[in-house]
Amino acid sequence: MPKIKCCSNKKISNELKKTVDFLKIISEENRMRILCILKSGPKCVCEIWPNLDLSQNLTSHHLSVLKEFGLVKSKKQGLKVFYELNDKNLQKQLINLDLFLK
Amino acid sequence: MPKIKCCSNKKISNELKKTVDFLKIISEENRMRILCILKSGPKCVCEIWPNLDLSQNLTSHHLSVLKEFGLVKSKKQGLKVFYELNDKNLQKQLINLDLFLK
DNA sequence: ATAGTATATCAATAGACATTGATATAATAC
DNA sequence: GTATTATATCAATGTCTATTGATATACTAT
Repeated sequence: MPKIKCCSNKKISNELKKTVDFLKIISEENRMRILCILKSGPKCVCEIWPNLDLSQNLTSHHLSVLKEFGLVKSKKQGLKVFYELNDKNLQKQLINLDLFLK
Repeated sequence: MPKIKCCSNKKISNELKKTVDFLKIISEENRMRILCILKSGPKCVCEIWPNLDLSQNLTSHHLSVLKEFGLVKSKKQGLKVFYELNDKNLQKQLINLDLFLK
């Protein structure tokens, strides 16, 4: 009988699902670019979307997806909203990924 | 004017696209499980698909997706087809991912 | 208050791709 | 040859989600 952890062990299987959720979020070109852009520090939306070949509203949408998963944080300053990496969580997700594939 | 490498530098931008292609492939729960299953060594399809909650033909399809991207290799032995990790390429892809996000 | 700017939300559409069921191919055994 | 097993392919469907255009909200300045 098969005893493959990522399939039979419920805890590990759930961790795999969470890792897949993370991957789904970063496996989108524009979101990946956003994360790269934010590596150089916090940026407001108006600094982000002209770098992408993307409309303002779609950029905002992708940012909200990233934020909902906890990969970025945001701060409002006057009219502008500054987004920055939640690097702690990002690195944690990458480590979890490595646990499955390395 | 913005000088963000992953957006403005063509070579880096293309590498990002390839990394995203890789992520799209592993951001599917069953494919991720297949990769994990194969970590313990080569397996024929008939050993793989009963571990997944998946039909034979769909498992075969996901394996072909993984193979097309070079994440697994296959060898035919009689009736059976044995799949194994192409670990060299898999680790390379993970390193490329780290270059963008670490 | 009005105007202008920055960001977010919403409804509708489109596109990508996982899934299904049926069937095909290929190898083995009889 | 026929039957059986293992795997792959194909067409059709469904599902998820990126994208679009329009509009709303929220803040600032005049």
